[in-house]
Amino acid sequence: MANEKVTSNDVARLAGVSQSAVSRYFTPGTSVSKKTAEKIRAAAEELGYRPNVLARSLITGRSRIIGLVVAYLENYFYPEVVERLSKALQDQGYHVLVFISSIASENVDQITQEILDYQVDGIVLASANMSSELAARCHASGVPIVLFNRLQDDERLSAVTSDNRGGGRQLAELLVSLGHRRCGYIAGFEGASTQRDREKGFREGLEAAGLALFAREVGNFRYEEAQAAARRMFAGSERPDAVFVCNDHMAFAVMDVLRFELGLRVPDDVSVVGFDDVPPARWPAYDLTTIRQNVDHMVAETVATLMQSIKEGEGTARRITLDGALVLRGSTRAKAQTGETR
Amino acid sequence: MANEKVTSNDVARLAGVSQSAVSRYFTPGTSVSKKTAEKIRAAAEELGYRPNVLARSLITGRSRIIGLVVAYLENYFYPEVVERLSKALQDQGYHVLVFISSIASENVDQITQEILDYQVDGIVLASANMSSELAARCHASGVPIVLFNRLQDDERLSAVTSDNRGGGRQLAELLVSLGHRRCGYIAGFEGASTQRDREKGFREGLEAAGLALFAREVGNFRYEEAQAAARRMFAGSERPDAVFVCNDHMAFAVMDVLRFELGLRVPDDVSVVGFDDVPPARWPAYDLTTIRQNVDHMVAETVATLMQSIKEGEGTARRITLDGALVLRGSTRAKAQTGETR
DNA sequence: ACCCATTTTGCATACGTATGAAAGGCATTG
DNA sequence: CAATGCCTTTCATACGTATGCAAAATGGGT
Repeated sequence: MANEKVTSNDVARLAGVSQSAVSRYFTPGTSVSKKTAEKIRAAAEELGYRPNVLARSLITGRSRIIGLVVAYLENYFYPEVVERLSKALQDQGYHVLVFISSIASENVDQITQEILDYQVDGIVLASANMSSELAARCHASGVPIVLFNRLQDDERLSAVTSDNRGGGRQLAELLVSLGHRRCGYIAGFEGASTQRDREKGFREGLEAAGLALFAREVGNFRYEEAQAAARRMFAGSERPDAVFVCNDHMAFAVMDVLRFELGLRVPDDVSVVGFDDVPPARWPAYDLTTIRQNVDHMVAETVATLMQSIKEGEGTARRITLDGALVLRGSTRAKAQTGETR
Repeated sequence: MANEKVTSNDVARLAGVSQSAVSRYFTPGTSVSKKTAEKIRAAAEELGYRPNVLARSLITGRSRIIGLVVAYLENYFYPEVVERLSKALQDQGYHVLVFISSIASENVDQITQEILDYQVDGIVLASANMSSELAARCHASGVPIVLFNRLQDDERLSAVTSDNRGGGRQLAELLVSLGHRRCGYIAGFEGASTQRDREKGFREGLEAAGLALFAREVGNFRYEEAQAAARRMFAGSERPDAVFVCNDHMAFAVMDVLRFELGLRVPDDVSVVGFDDVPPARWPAYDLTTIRQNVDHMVAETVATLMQSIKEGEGTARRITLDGALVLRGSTRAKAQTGETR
């Protein structure tokens, strides 16, 4: 009922050694003699002693906590990130303190302040962007920051992303090669770099084939808004024959509208492509052609960046861009036919 | 670049007051005069001072950290839990330290040890179960534990669950009322209380109508294993005409197999029902009849239990069971027809 | 102007640990 | 046997904050 906090002093007393000896026993990289080590081990075991990480942090200046800011887990790309990142950091002896930022995301600065209050050793921003003022403060405090799946102008911030622009271009080339000429685009949240880069690449790919966007709507990365966007895009008589939706999550919404509200067949009437390759993309109900973001690889680079910055102090920012692989599935028509579709 | 840690002493010096005054200014419930408050505010602002939560914890014995253990975020019920729980706790000034336990889950004890090292004020177990030995240790340390969406024999553990048994029974009654007589069941991980309770309720519901399970397979809460289970269940010539899948996540897998591998129509050939009401359940591609677990309600009760235990010390364990609502959708046939289907 | 009640302030200490410096132990070497 | 060196151990202190206690200051009432 009451708390029976066991401290290193209790262990020391029972083992008949000093508190420092106990501390040394539990600190990797230090040495104690076989004899006292055994005494300490036994005493610690008997009392159920484990070092207090918080008190340790106070001395070492390292909390072994990484702050993770993420906006919405509704897009199933992020749960995967949370899981993999958390596991990868656990393997390094770190743990993840989660902060959910409202999508409004104007409170990201406030949230990041709260994170800093915990003396985290690093921060991963997997959602909205932070003010460069705050970035400066983190830099001043020596807390490394890694942007995950987004970029920001501030040159001092490290970032890990996929090649969104290249991915967008690949998708454009694919649709063009399949004979599509009326390609629509459903955008994510306009403030996001992923959105901008994917759209830019897609437009470039179309232009290379002498085409321009046939239609464009905004879905803000939300399922419901993407549904509405799809309804608007297909309201007129001149419909697109292919749609690139800025991420898989919204692509599911678009496919659902096309099939179940408008009675269109995918891919026979309209091809749909997405971005991310979240698990449902390979479920037969959607079977979505998309660009795979290699989460494991992204996580590994993120952890490596963090560990390096923590150990050696943050040198110059690392900006890592990983290639995404085109995954061909059933939401795009098969190659063969290549003529006009009108 | 180097870290310029600002402490309460720095602020005190600049403001021309004592360190205690600064501490008091930042501690709710204490009082300082208008005049010094203003001096401190100004000095703190100038230096960018914020109290060190970790140092504070050392004194107060409260870290304002809640440990959350979760096994797999692949089932989209849990991302929702993480998001809502984290938000709700943020509102209370607490934050969530995430621990991912392998599904093997024999390392839950080890993980919980790591959690305790962080001096957490409470623990939420949203996945596997812990040994009662460890539960005893937590109890001894005065760290409250809440089981989320699962039960365990140990009477000292608080738990928040839905009425899984009642939900299972409701689904049985629904299927029976729709005229189904050959009801199959696809189980989750056998060690989970949710699995056991849902199956028990389902069987009871069938028995009340003089029926027994027509078929049973195990999917272990995994998409792929659920697919395999569905294939086995529908391999013979005597097929079920309805299936209760222990959670939505697996139900999607089952529907995909039925429709896209076996060419069966849902609900015309087979009715499918699930449990949880995760977001994809209401997407038109699945449109799944299910039992809704009210995550917000569950989270609220979890937070309330934690806060009470933290404040007043854990009294007797609270075991809260919330009703789940039946959500009728298109994966079950419409009422009308009530006769034999054979 | 004085006194008492109340609020505000500072001093000192404690929380649980890590770590540099000093002291002790032991064996090896000349 | 004394001297030297290395490995262990202890001592003392620091990390950044909260808080009981005593001292000081404030304010109100007569």
